[in-house]
Amino acid sequence: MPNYNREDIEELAEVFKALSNPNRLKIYLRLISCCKPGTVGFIDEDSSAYIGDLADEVAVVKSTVSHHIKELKRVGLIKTERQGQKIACWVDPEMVKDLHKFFKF
Amino acid sequence: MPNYNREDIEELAEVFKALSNPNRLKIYLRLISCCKPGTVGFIDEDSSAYIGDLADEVAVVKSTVSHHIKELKRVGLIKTERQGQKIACWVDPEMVKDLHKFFKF
DNA sequence: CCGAATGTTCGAAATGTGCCGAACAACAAA
DNA sequence: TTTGTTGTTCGGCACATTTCGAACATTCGG
Repeated sequence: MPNYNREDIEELAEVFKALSNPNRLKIYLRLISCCKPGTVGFIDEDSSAYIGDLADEVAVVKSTVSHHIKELKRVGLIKTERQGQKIACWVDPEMVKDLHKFFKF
Repeated sequence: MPNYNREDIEELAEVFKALSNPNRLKIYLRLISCCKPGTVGFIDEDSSAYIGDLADEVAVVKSTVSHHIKELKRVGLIKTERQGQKIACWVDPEMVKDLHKFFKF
């Protein structure tokens, strides 16, 4: 038996649940592809990661994207920051590091 | 944008969904903890991984465990093999390797 | 063949999820 | 302040998930 307690397991399960919806997974992949590890910015300024852009690319309405972003944020996979009218999103490298370790066989 | 097509994304999402249920995650962790990579057996013979044992440990009835095992198997996370009356389960190291790579930041 | 042990399938109930559109809120520019 | 842009919240519908218990299937031992 591994050294995970009930809370650890439930928390982990929530992270996987966040990635278990194809549209949320697309959002995650989109953010991973444009954001540098350890930074709050983007690799290049043209590569934006705002809610509206994500809605266009994932092809769901913005209210749904808003929900998805909220969920990804809740479980710790992404961070957000208001930049004027828009809200920027990026992946939290710490969580990704944890997941990487989790699947170390 | 990363080089994942729609099918890749949906398949990946299904793997995460399989791990998104706390009881299925417990089963996965239980199997990871007792099975050697690349093998079809167990680290030690006492460390069994049969449906009935899993039901006891995870504290759900065997019919539910049976469903969970079926799902984990469907998405490629585990393999099973009948051994007499019992059915042995183990984690497929290939899938774990893929997931490990997926979270390489 | 029979009985015991083990796992699967089925039906059903409760709960959760994903999505949309409409209304609302925050911000910027004029 | 007014207008346009962007994102959030709410209500609601359709559908999926989780779990259980009962009935069925498979296998081994005698």
